[in-house]
Amino acid sequence: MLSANIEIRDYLANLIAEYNAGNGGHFTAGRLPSERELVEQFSSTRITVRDALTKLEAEGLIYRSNRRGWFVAPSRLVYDPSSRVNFYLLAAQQNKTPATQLISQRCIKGPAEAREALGLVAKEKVIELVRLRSLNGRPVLFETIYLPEQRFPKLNKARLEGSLTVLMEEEYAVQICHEDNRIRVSAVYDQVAESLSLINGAPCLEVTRIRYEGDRKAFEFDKEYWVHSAIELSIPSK
Amino acid sequence: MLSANIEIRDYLANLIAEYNAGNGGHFTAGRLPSERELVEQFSSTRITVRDALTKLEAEGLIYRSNRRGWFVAPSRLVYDPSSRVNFYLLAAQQNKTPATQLISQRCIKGPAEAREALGLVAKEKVIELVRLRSLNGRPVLFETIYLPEQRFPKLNKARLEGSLTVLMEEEYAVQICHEDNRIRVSAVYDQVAESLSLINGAPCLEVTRIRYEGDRKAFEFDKEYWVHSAIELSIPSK
DNA sequence: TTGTGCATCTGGTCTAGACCAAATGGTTTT
DNA sequence: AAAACCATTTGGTCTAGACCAGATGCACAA
Repeated sequence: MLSANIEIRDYLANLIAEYNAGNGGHFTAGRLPSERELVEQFSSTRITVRDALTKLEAEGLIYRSNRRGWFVAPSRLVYDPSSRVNFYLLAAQQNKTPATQLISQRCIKGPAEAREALGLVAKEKVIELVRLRSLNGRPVLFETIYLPEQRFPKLNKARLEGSLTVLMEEEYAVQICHEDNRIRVSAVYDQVAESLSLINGAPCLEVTRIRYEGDRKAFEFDKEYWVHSAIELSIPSK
Repeated sequence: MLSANIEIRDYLANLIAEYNAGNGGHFTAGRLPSERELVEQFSSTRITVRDALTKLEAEGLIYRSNRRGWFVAPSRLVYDPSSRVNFYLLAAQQNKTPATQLISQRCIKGPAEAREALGLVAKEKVIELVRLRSLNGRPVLFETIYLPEQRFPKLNKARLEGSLTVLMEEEYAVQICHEDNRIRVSAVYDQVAESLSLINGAPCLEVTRIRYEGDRKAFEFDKEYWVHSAIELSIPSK
């Protein structure tokens, strides 16, 4: 005996599979019926319908855009965090249109986690860059980047929406020697959630990265929050 | 203005942080108050309380054991999927007690995904091993392993609960040449959910792995479902 | 043509319950 | 001592609504 929410999930999962396969013109522009329409269709309640939708969201088959509706998730971006292919190139290789928006830029003391990773002492400050990256107009990545101020004086503001890796190589002669990525499933809140059109507490993939220069000195600390349905990690063996 | 469920989340998140820091004896054996107790404490409803608990679960701060209650999540196992350290060693290094249970062993045709990865043709079969792995008595990993029958005749049943990597090396002279890991956030259902004491649709980390031998021939296809709060991936650069 | 205001639609949050099924632990029986 | 039974507790699922707030599109005014 299936519970009602699983029945609704399975029904929608089938429609989504057909839609993704190109068969069946369910959904206009990938938009699912509204919750209230589904309630009528299944003679159920919004609690139950939302249970089903939340499960599909957890699986990454659909995503929500805050107060706008539920949408079929496009194919995932396959991403190897240990490769240093930049975001634009990666997206282009997979036939997606990338965009980057610089949300804020500050010179601050910074959080303990970043200071520690970068080995800062006393009054040394960090440059904090907050960026939002999109694929085909859908925000998928909220990232905060911390750079030691002393290592990167006079950052070229005009280039902060492009590839930082390229900027660093060209203007600061950075040679990446090593990097460490930590990946966990987590949840987003407040500014991160709003920027990604997610609700408070929505699941996400959190990537914490430390990059080291030729002499093994940390020069970059990143915190990335990925919309989980937008990404799949590919990790080849060493 | 905070919504009620966020208020409850924040309250519990604080208690959990103190509990994890060793200060404050809230929670007996890591068990949170029952949902109905929280309803009384906050003059709220179970819907709202469960919203808060679900958010904490998404963050990996707590986990649920089906129909038993909510528990503070122990520290995560840090796991590098591209390293070949086996589960027992890994757990021991991090002061956790591992255990493995063989759930089933069959010789079958197998799913298309596995057959394709292993390059099987016609009537070639696979050996399917289903295992459940625990840390300190808590199930954290449900894995299904597919091996080409022809490559691994007469599997030593007695050793199927130990390290397969070691078994393969010692009894079949396997030399891993390369491996590919795919990682995504997904959800568990049915047997997987039950085995992990999770509910249908609970989020998880799904790892799909293909291992190749010296001559670049695939000899193993794995599907792993990790309780997401139990794990953190560590991925060093190449 | 451009901007403004408003009605409408959408999901977000919440109330106040109900009944079910699995897990648990204590009690009784064998 | 072991097994069977049972009452209790827990979360799992669901009903039938309510009101709120942001997003959207349309009509109207500047």
